Amino acid sequence: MNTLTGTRDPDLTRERILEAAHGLFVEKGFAAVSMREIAARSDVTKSLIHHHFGNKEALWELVKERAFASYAEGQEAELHAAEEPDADLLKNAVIRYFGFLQSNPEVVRLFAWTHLDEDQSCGRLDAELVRLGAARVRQLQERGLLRPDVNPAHVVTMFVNACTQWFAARAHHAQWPGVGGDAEYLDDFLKIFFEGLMPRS
Amino acid sequence: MNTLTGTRDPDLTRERILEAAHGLFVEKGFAAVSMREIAARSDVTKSLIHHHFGNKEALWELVKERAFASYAEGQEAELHAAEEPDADLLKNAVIRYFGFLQSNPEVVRLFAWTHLDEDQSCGRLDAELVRLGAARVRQLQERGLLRPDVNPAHVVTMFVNACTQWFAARAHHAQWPGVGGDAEYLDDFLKIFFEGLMPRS
DNA sequence: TCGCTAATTGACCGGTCGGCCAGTTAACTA
DNA sequence: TAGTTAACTGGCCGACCGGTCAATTAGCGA
Repeated sequence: MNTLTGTRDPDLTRERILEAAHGLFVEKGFAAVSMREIAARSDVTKSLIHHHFGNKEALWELVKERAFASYAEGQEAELHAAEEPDADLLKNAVIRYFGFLQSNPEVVRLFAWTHLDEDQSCGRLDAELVRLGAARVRQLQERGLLRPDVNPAHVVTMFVNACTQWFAARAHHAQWPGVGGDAEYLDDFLKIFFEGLMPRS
Repeated sequence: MNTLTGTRDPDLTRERILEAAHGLFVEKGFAAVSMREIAARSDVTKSLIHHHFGNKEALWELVKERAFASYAEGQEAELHAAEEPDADLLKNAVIRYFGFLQSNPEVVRLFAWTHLDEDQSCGRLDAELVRLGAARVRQLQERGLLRPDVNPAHVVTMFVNACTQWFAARAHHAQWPGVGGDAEYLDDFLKIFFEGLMPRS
């Protein structure tokens, strides 16, 4: 199984198991995945998974933890990459986030599974992210570039929700008459969202 | 079990089973629920469930079908109840939909499970609903009460998404700094959404 | 090179799964 | 009231579940 070459690499083995588990959990959810499936996909004995990770729940928690940590890390990097905040920057952040979910559908699914579990572990990691995003929105408000009478955290939550649910319920919306593709939806959202955020005299 | 009184009522029995199955599936998802659990909760033999519904998948499909039909029916009734469309009416529709999900959290969960299944059955039922909603938005656009340069179907999709994801990811947002309760979020959403939908000269 | 540690294996455990089937029993109909 | 139908039951099946354990084996430091 694992030692066809006769050589051992426990780190690589752990990585292979985590990768297989990640794929299966994202696809089918915790309950519908068996340890035997994970073992088969990672070409490892079921006992070896228990040896490395303890039990199924611990493996699931670790898979989530890693995925969300990598997500938060990547998003924080993108947030810091953009230097000076102006109104365009927020728009670009929305576009970037939308594109990120578009090319990382497993993130959307993992969040959905986690929410159905009523698991709150995901919220701790990106709380800092939201804090940073909200702070930028507040800066824009103070400069008079965005309307000041809305909660900055809600502004962030709103576009995150709009993007996430668009991809989570994609198959659902696809059957609705008149609903366009990703680009058209994003375009209309940006129009309404940013017009609605403009300061009024 | 079912016949403590010595009397039989197959319709009531079917209803009891469906109700128990609905509750368990909504709570834990298809894979994590066993036929034995459903049998126990509905105070019926496992064999009887198979007798009435065939197998687990068929029961799950029926549960979803009924729930979505009842959802679509209720929403359509509410949509028709409001007579003449004006700008306030759309706002009231959003408020009503938000309130509906707030007091019917099982609808949110059922949609989420269905989306993760990549099941498209839910979309067929409410397509008509969206068509009606979009038609009303188009009316408002033609009367100059809403900006004309956005897809009406996207307007509907957008507020449905905003409401749905708010409740789906409630436990998640709750850990974000500065995010308020239901009322505050809805308030800020309405501000931005309807200001963004206003026609400009 | 010897011995220790940890990676890895396959067999096995008790328990639960969905589904089936041969019965019993209540209601309906002729 | 006799006979048919369908609701309902309990027991059973093979398959699979997560987890354990003793044995084997590879790597590594003394």
